[in-house]
Amino acid sequence: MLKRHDLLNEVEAQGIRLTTQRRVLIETIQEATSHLDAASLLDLARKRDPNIDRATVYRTIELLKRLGMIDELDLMHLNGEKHYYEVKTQKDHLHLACFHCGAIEEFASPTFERLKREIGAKNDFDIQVMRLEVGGVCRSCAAKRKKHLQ
Amino acid sequence: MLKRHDLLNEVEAQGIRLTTQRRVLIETIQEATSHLDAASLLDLARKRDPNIDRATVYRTIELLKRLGMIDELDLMHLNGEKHYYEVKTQKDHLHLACFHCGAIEEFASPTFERLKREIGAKNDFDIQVMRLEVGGVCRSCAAKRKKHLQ
DNA sequence: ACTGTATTGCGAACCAGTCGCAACTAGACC
DNA sequence: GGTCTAGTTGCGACTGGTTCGCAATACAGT
Repeated sequence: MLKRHDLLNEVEAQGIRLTTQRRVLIETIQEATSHLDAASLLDLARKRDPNIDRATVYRTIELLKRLGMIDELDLMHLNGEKHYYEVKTQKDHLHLACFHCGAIEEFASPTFERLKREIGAKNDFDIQVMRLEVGGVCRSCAAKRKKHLQ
Repeated sequence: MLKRHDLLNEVEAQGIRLTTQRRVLIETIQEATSHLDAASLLDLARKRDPNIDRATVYRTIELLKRLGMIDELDLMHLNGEKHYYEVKTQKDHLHLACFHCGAIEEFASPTFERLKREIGAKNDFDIQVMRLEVGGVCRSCAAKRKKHLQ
């Protein structure tokens, strides 16, 4: 598992006002075991504090994104146009989305790191976010397909 | 400039019904000099044939995407949640989006190609689409910023 | 505890994209 | 060239995700 940032501490360290809602939302994102969209984040957060509003969810996401603490993903829009969020990890990684079963795999590699350095250097570009998403057919779906064709 | 596919020929070769609307839309995408979203594509296409409908634009985009002839981009959502489209090029390339001036740079590199092969091989994943977007501050905006701080 | 400012909840609004359905048309066959 | 029909289109209504304006509220500094 890739090491994640500790949101609550970092937000506090930035001198940002810590409201109950923000605390709850941040804890929810931090402890999530899968990629959350805004609606699921709202649902989960409401289990801890039922009075959280949709708008606050979006505003908090916006805040954390601006602070560079979470990343926004599309996951190839496998399920509509919504976005998914994850706590930024120490190392960048990419997402593989299977068009058949919807599984998401994560993948970090030195080549990806190297590409990042190269992009920054060659274009003289100050990289803040980097999002690599790959869509296709995963190992097990390819196997199933092959079987069916025989 | 990266070499683009010839959409009209390829669509025809696939035995897909070529309606006036599709022809116009395909020509418009093909000749576009910048990344088009659905609304701009509609506007441009209407200059050639005023009777094209929004729904047809979306349906044609869907078709070309399914055929793997165009790629869908977010361009870091610099201007809202809409999507942008571009004709697939021979070589994959990535997009650098500047959060300050909104400029989009394109970048192709052997390391990117290599990463693609590596992803396919290491995960045993059949790659159909690959989207790498980078957000940050471009060379000239960084220079301007530095100047202001002095 | 008091105060000022940032944040919240609410509901309405927004925007990109989708859908159902009747009318139309490309292109295959004669 | 005319006929036929499956595939495509235009229309308008709708959806789902996200944003906004504003009055009420709550954090953090004194």
